[in-house]
Amino acid sequence: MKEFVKERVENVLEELYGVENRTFKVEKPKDESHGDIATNVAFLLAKGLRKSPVKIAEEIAQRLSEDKAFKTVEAVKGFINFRFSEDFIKKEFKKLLLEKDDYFRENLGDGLKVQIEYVSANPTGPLHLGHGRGAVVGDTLARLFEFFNYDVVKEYYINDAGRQVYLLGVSILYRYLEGCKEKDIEFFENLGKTFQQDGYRGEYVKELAERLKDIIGNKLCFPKTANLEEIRREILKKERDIPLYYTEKYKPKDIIELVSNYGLDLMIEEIKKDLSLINIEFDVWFSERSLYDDELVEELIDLLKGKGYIYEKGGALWLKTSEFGDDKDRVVKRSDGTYTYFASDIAYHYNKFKRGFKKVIDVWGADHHGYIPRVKASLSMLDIPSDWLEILLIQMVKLFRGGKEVKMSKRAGTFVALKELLEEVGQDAVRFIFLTKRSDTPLDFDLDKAKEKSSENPVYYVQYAHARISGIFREFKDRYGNELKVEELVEYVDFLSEEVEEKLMKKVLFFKDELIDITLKRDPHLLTYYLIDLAGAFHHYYNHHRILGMEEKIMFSRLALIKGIQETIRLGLDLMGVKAPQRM
RNA sequence: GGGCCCGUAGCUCAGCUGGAUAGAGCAGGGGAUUUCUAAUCCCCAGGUCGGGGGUUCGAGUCCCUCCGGGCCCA
Repeated sequence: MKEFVKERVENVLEELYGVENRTFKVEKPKDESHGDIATNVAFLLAKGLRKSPVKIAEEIAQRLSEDKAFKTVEAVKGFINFRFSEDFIKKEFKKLLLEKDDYFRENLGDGLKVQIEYVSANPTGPLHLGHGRGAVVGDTLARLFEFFNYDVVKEYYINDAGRQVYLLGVSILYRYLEGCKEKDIEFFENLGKTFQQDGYRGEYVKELAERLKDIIGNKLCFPKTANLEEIRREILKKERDIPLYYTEKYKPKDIIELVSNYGLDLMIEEIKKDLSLINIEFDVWFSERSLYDDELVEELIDLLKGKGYIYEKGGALWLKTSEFGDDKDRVVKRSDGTYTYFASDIAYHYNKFKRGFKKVIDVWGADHHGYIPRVKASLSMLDIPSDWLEILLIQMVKLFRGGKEVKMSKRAGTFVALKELLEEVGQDAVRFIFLTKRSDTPLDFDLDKAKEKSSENPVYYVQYAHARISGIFREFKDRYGNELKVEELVEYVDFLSEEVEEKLMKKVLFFKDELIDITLKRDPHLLTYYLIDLAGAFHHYYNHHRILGMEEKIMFSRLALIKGIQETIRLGLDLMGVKAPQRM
């Protein structure tokens, strides 16, 4: 709708003043009395044309009021207010009924290759609330991009290299040894020191250890004398429920590595399961370790060296990120010869670039925001344009029960897992509520409210609108014995005569503008606001208008109207990954 | 100490590439069902947009500063 008006205005500018200008704004005024669409174009032209905005607005309005698409075009204090004609709205609404989702589609992306990387939680523990929020935001964005014809790849980066994974192995092995009646005490105690300091203490580690024990029995109670290869083969043979990527691929050099690899396999499977509970599936699981295996990290460091951005200090290799806006230079290779996370991160992003993505969106926890300047700096060094990588920050989720905060702490192992939340609240409510607030501000998640099945809970409010409409069509079939096709209804749109009905049609038609806005601004939370608004408008209408049993023209016209509303709600919910139920 | 985010109605939040009289939900009170789902609807209220200054024809929106809260880094 906006684009439609904008084009008309541009034509007039050309005609009247011979100027080209696309910088003016076309928007929905807050106040309905200012019409369906308004533009500030006159203000922007005033200077160049040496005329008052009021005068310009009048001239443009005058010219455009001949257009049949508009009922009125008014110049008010320099603004130009447009009101669509009834005919135009009905024509568009019919189009929408016939084209369905395609009506809202627009070729924004033109097949542009886009990667969205999200969640990417360390595979050392189950997903918690914050990950869930990032997952929903990233996934919804991906759906929006797909809708607008971007070629989207959803990717999860697995931090499967480095100390955290080592610590996972330590923790599992420690718990495993705890359960050995006879064991290598010295080994156990040494391991205990690391465990006490940095180990993972969640219950889930004990479960992983038990699973290991189920498979190999007590064969690891004396780790030093254990036959690693034999045990590995036994795991491969007996573990049948999950794919064993790491255990299979990597021959361990010590016991901890073996347990780490098996732990990784278990954890990643866990994470996939958690994600499937919230209706999320990734296209690519990208392994950090593969960057080392394929020597991409080394290659990258050499490349940067060649460009003169790397120097040695204190035995370590530093990257001159401060030359590109970072506070200071960063270590990429430590003096002990190991690479930092930063090094593999650069290699990873460089790899994304080489894979041909024209745009990359990273969804990160807000606690990583300090990391942005160095990553951006490194990309500049590689001559990658600065708008190639967009980073969206997701703020924390705080959980409230009975008005009190449920505290989370990963260290102590008392965090709230996403899985528990999903079990308690349900997938739809969780997804919806995660999108009720702008993602870069903290979210308070009220468990009691989320579970309530009433108007308190916007999820059900919106879903109920959809289900109600389904109910009306069900009832129609019961009474009149036949299923209705949209095609039969379309022509009846002409019989809609009330102002509310016109308003409803407009609200639905504007969803396209809304979707485009949401996508370009990467603001998926606005979807919920739109849907709540539309659902509210429908519920209001429903309570004041009878549909079935009315005179035929009226009945069918109203059925056409609510069909359009239903399709729109369904599409909106689809894009959020929330179900649109037929009945509730 | 440096950086980032936030501060809008009693509560939870929209609105932020400047635009016309600042919005919604909840909480409180009152009402609506012989009817296609009451998980619904209708009526009643509330604001120094954290304070101050600046830019502008116009500031909740941009800039500066202060206050308060959160996070990251040192």
